[in-house]
Amino acid sequence: MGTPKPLEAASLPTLSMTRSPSLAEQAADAIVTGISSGVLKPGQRLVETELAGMLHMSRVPLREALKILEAQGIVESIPRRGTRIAHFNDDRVDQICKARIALEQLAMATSASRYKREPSLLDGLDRIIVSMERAASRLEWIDVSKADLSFHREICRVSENSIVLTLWETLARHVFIVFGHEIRDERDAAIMGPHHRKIRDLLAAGNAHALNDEIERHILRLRLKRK
Amino acid sequence: MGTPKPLEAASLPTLSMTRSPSLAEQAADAIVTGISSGVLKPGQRLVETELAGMLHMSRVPLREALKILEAQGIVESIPRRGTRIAHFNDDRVDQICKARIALEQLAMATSASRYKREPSLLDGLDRIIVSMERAASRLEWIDVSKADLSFHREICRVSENSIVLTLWETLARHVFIVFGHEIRDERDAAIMGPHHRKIRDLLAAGNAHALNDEIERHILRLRLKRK
DNA sequence: TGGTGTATAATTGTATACAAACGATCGTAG
DNA sequence: CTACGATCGTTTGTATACAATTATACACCA
Repeated sequence: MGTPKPLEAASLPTLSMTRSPSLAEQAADAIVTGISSGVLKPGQRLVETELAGMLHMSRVPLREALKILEAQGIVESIPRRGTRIAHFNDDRVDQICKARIALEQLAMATSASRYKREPSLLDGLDRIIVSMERAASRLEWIDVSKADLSFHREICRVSENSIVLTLWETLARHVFIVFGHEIRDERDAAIMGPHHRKIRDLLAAGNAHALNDEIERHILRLRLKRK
Repeated sequence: MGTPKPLEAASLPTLSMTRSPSLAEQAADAIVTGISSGVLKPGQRLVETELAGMLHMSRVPLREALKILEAQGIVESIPRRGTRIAHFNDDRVDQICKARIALEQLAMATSASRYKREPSLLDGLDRIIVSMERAASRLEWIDVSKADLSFHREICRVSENSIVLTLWETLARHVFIVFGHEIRDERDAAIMGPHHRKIRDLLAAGNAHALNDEIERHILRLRLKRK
């Protein structure tokens, strides 16, 4: 141990082995996607047996998924009285935006200095923007949303603050659901790329003040256009 | 329905029926307490069978607890390769503090206006401060920590931002663990009450700027005195 | 001697089965 | 007719059991 280590390390960017996520994680994602797409409705009661059947799994991994979502505030459960999907009214969207601003401003503040030191890290953002534009041009809004969240997740990752990343994962699920309830058209598709590119450029420049302003605008834009 | 409603409503402050938390929640709390007290060590591998035995329950609720803690970043798990307790080095404590400042400043900003409108809400904080001082006078640090976290949770609750409250619950577990690794003595006990009373007074006055400063100092104080 | 392949043990992932608690419905007494 | 109480069905909480994957140790071959 120690001799054959540098044989080919760092030959590829990351070479990440995405170990297939557990059934519980898959179920949690499926439920969130279901809420986002409107198949599952806010306030709806979730019966474990039914859901397990829908997702072709037994109750055990499904319950694990519900526990995850409960910890993240997506569903609310009262012991021995069942689980319901949380409500997503205008107030809550407001709250989500506020929390997002606070969290992302922190992530930006930390990551900006790192992006300035290591400009190669910007490649990660560029790749995501490209895939976002591709999805937007096809009006595939679910993929656009996922790319959007990936963009901000990448910034949290670069900030090297694991707590911020953890909190973001929770918040991202809420944002994804809000995205799903938005109405979007070709004009929205056209601005997705430029908007994120502007944030990318500000990160590259390291202009802290402008970043804070831009992020706030970027996030609050959502609050205006809801069903 | 409707006639016998006001028979004795509002006779007690809340009269909250704390439905016994599920075994999963109990297990999650127990694990966090174990990390905080040093029984479980950062980086340690958690074998499901062993832990379930220690906590006198089967693997199913224990696994639910691990999923919760994984979503909160307390433990890290690789599918089919087990679960480990996250590391809590100085860097991470730094990250926790930064996230705490961002989150609590948001909570304070929202709750301050409400405390000014409804001063009776301050009673909740006062009660917690009293119990905190009582625990501090006996040097029962675990109870002090719990009261401390309750104090800040109460502020998040009053801010009426459920997302902030959800994120706080996650962060609070990290903070609780950090508290556990602190060394505290009689001098610390003496300042617990006054420190929190100052925050309470600033909330009552609604001085936003002073609040932000005070919160930052209050939180960063921890970073100085660690093992 | 270093590396590769295989067998075994340990651990996690999932499913099934049972027990307990809750809500609702119906019946009965005042 | 109303209020209380019991019974039943549904749903959740938990335990046990089995399947699948992985790590480790050891033998074998270049």
